[in-house]
Amino acid sequence: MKFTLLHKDPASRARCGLLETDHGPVRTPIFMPVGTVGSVKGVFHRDLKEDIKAEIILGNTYHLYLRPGLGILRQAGGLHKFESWDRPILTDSGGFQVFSLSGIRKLTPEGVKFQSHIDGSRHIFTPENNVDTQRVIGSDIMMALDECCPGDADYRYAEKSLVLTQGWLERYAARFRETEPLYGYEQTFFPIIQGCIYPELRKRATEHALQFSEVGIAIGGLAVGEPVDKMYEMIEIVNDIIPEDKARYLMGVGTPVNILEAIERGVDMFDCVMPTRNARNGMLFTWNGCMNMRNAKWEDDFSPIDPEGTSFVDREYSRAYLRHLFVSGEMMAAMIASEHNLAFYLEIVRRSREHIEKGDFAEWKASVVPKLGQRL
RNA sequence: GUGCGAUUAGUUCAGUUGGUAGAGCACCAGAUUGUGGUUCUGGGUGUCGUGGGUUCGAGCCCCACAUCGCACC
Repeated sequence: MKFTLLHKDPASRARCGLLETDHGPVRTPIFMPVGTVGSVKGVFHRDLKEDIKAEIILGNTYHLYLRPGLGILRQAGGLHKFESWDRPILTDSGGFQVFSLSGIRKLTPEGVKFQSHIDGSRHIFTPENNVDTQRVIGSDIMMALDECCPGDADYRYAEKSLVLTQGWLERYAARFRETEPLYGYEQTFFPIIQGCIYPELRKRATEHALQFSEVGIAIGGLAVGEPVDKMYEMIEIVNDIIPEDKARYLMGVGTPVNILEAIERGVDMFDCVMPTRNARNGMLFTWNGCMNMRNAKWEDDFSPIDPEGTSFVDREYSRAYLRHLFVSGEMMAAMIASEHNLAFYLEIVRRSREHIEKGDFAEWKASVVPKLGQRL
């Protein structure tokens, strides 16, 4: 697997690159739709590829390990075959889910013990078995097991957490080197930088993680409760240290504005549940701001969902109809909104690439950001 | 026709010895950042069926009427 830097914006740190995998190319900056359990909720792969133009999607180790489980995934020949997706897949380690979903969990140097949110069964994730699990899933990009430190953690906790994450990373990397892909195509793994909102910890975490980075590296533990300015500050600090030839993945971010701000600061890859989760709750993102489609004001607005939208749903359905579907609890509402939001997110990164190549990214970004934050 | 019961928010229903009304759902808004199609937060939107009466004061007590339900002729 290879990452190549192609263009740099003259007026900012924004950049364009190409990530080449055995399942095809990924042009950066890129947004990766989240398909936690082997499905980008409510969206057909055909639309994901042809309408939304997704180049890579996510899967989640925690969820897939619990269900369908490793036996089925192995029998299926890996996640790509199981879900019929022939483009690249990145899997999160599941560390985040252990903390956000599992009620009962215990952190030890060995790993993290937790109970399934599905049936209460007891499990342990260690760096070693997490590598093995992601080998079975067969993702193109595997994420290291880490502890996602809360955004409001004090320095003492954040440092302790970082030390744990670093120890896990060393073991994860060792296991990765000792093992081989199971399905005949290359896998790589991204280490994750933690350190909460403390510059010294972030710097230390970056230097350490870089020792284990082959093609890319991730910035974790952001957009988890800290002020947004701190998030941007941390991105700047770590991107100052990361060499230009490494792909930089900002985990779990974010709003359209967050993404543009991060691209401007040199981030290449993003994932976030926001376009799909908020879609299911009636929220649409557009270049002119966001709309809550459940609002009564759309009741008799028969204009297209988004006149500037790139998806077929934007022209095919009216706002009044989409509101009706939401109010009626129809599943088409979630499907149409998810289709729109993902197409919009992919359009954001597509236009970003275009403007970075042209060399006017910073100027363009400054012109679109004020409108993106509006409410319609 | 007679008897009994019911009538309170959009809806299903609470409402104490009489002190001008509440809950669930719905509805109206807001939140959601490495996804449990979730979850959370805020908002009461009312001629208490109608008209009289008793009372300082009636959703509550009394009378008549209306409507609905049940039972009996």
